Amino acid sequence: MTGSGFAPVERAPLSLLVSRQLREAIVSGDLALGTPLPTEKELTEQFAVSRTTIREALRILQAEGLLSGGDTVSTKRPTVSSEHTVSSAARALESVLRLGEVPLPDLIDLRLLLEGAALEDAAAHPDPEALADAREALAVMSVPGIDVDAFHAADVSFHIALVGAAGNRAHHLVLGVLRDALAGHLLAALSEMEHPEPVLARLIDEHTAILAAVEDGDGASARDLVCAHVRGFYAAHAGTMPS
Amino acid sequence: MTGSGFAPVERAPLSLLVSRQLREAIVSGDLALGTPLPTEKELTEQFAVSRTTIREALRILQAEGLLSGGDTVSTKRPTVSSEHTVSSAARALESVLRLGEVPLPDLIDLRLLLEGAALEDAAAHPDPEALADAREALAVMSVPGIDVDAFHAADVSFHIALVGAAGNRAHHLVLGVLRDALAGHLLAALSEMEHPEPVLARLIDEHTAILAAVEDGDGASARDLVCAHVRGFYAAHAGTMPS
DNA sequence: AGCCTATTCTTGTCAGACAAACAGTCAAGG
DNA sequence: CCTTGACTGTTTGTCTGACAAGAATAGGCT
Repeated sequence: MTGSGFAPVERAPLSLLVSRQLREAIVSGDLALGTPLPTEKELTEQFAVSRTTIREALRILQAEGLLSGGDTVSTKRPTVSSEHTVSSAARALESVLRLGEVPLPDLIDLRLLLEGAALEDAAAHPDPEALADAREALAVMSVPGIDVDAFHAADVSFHIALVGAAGNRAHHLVLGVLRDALAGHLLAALSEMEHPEPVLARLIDEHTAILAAVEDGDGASARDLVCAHVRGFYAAHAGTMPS
Repeated sequence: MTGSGFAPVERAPLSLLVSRQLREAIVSGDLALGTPLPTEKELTEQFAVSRTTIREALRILQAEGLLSGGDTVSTKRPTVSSEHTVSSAARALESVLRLGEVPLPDLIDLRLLLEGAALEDAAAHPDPEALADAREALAVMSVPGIDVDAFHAADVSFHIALVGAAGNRAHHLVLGVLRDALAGHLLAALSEMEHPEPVLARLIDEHTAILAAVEDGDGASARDLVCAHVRGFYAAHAGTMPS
């Protein structure tokens, strides 16, 4: 195939090589979760590089969520952790979407696709606890005179509870990112209204209907309702939205 | 709620503060894509911290895929980039997967949901160019004696071509991340087979059927076929997969 | 103009240093 | 006995200065 068979010599910064070795040790389970890493001094000896290099490698792994710490100054060594990997993946996905020049309708379509599927799941395998959470959030939304910020927070809780009921972690992860990406638009639209009350009332009604459909095990209806719910809101207030 | 009302004093490493400012400047578009960052020396002056701190902040951002470079030694300054966010997100998702925070079936379900929807779109609004790309990839896969790496690359091209035809940026980006995150598993499963040829032949047949369904404008069939295609593969070879 | 060379610039890496925080010990005092 | 304070060693966070290697640039020469 190739004439020479030679390939460019690969040269990578030492910090990258160190981080690769450590990452492999972590995800392969070689370094157990919860165990603290060796001290930086020990790592300099094991890898035979300077502390500068070790520290840069640790920053890389902390950015990926594979190591605890890094968000606060502490003399404790970082520990191998899986706690932050999910949020780290979510942040990475968020960057992809924010930098990917995604039109708002595309984001909304994706959200509806995921949330519709999640609601069908939730209706098929209802989780009483999650449904209780959703009812709770609905109650918060119905408090008279609630301000739009609190309303929106409860709105988010409502959707999170229902999607959490479906139990697909991947759906949950991506939907969380989508919600964050859309939250800014939503809040801006609500905040700019002079008389948000009737809109909020309609949203509450729609939420109630969605929850009822899920509780009845009617996944198809829940899906249609949430589509109408979200699409209706964005269609009605598209003018007040940026981009 | 709390008795004292006191909260722990918040202390963050300088490298984190620097990386936060830079990240915000990047994702907000304040630093345009493609523009090179100031030199490390200039950054030390602007942030009034040492080069050590600047460098750790840069490693964090490179790990998140927001800055180019970092993977090879070079004297070029890193540039603001969105090219690497997808692969970075995929790596994060892969870590999440390997650490068991998200089960493999959940990711596969998500992929099928997205890809099925994309195929329905593609069938409804066929794009001749994308279909030609898909046919091309299919032809590559059918070359006798192809090795699994090349086969997998063509496989990826096939799915990308079909999904790209749908034209939803968000679907496209998220699916790209999912594919990259799952690619490791797939390749490992294929590489471990002693006699992959019959499996590859079956995959080619399934791809052919999917493409035919899309070309006929039969989105529902395409969706069902791709679901069976992916699910069948993972079900048959789940034993050879890690985790 | 085109080419070659010297200089400068930038990144990657290292060594050494210091401050702050934390854990542990230990003595003094209630 | 328990609390307080002082002391010590360890670890991380940060800074400074230095050097090598590659890349860019300026300048001179043909």
